[in-house]
Amino acid sequence: MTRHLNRTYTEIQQITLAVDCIIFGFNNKKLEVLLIHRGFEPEKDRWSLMGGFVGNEEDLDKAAYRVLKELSGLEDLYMEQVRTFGKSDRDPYERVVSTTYSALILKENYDAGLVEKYRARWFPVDALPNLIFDHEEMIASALRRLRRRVRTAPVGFNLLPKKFTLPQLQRLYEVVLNEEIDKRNFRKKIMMMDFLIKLDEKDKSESKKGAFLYQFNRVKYEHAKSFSL
Amino acid sequence: MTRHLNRTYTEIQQITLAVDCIIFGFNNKKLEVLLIHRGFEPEKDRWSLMGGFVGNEEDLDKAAYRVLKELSGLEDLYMEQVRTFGKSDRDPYERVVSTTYSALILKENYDAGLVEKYRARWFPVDALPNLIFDHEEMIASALRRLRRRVRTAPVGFNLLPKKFTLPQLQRLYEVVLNEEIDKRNFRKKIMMMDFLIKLDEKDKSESKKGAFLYQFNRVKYEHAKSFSL
DNA sequence: TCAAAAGTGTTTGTTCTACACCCATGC
DNA sequence: GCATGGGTGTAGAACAAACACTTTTGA
Repeated sequence: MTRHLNRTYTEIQQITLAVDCIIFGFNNKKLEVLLIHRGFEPEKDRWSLMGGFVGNEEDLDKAAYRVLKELSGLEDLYMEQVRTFGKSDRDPYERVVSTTYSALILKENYDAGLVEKYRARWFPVDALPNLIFDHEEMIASALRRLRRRVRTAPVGFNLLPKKFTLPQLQRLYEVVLNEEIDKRNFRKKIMMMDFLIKLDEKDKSESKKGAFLYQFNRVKYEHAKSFSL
Repeated sequence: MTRHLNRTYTEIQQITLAVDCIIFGFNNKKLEVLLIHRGFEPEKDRWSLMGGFVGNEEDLDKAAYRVLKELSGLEDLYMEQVRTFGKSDRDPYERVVSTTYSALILKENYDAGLVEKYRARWFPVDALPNLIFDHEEMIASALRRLRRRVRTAPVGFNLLPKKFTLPQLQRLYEVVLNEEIDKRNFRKKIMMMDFLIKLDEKDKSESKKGAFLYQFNRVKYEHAKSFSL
């Protein structure tokens, strides 16, 4: 137990390690978070993030993906670690340290039926229900990180459909950052970075005129020097 | 054990939770990291970060401070969590998940004797010895974070002596960022942010002419809008 | 008197912001 | 023909980068 560290613990460590997943969803209008309704004690009937324990032989990252899938059916997405919450009294029932993982997804890409089946529901980030433990703090922390990330990495491009329009992309940024963006300035920056490919097709679902579709080009992105929005 | 989560574990969780501390030291010339020499098996005679297990009733943050003090004598400094390393095979001897914490300190503020007593030694960040487990990755990750932090928060000001000179401050930034900075531009930015107080004293230890001493003013900093270097 | 570090401003280029009108189409 | 969202350029302000000489003083 204490073999490789310079100190002998007389007590046996009794800390449970968990993961919690903060899934942000974009729906063209607002930013939402996926929560599950607790159908079990304790804290029955309250809302919480999707969380669970880490398996003995399981990588921490893997645990996050497994737990997310078990509780919401979601898979094939990319989560990043946010931070670890370790106050000894954060869970009043037992000692649990929890590492949080977060992702941003397009709601329409994922089957709403699955979400229902799993007692999960989307809540706008600015109208969360009362959550158990320190889950509100976890969400706040993940949201700060997401807002930093979208400005410095092409987070948004990965998550949109393969083909997307610039107005769509802009709405994504406006929703995540919760601020309006001037469309000329936005397009200028995007075009300057030069890793979108303009297609010859238009998407007419949002307007009569139709908006040109674009594709993200990863190779061009890798070669580009910097990303900043 | 599994009371509050939506799943029953048949296995009992056997994961040990640890903390590792990455202490960066600034010595006017280069950036160094504090490591300890392992006088015990396994991995005897190799170098590692200062790490230890988390106590059952101990906040994760508190554990980091305790472990650091026990292994290096260092205290009264401010550490921030970096990230948690959780691959199941990161430690070949047992399953340990480790959360890293990091700080930047002025070497001269801390008693070198203590460091000797604790078998600790400073290594330049660009000339590390071979380290156990994933400790090199931990250091790399903490260093990336530090470089981001010094540009967006007054990390450096807190750590210098109460009174310091602008050339000292600039050297700190040059060493941390590992790049040269134009002194006129640097001073302009610092002065623009307007939260240093110029004193009437000079420090003559570095030059014949002497450099004016300054103090960081936290109140002015809080009131200021932004920090960017 | 000279070597060594401290201190000081200006110019130029780049990036950010604000802002208003025409276009294409389906109804 | 008009309402709806898509598309485009420019001027001014703020910020970043490059650059060279004078000052002080201990040895």
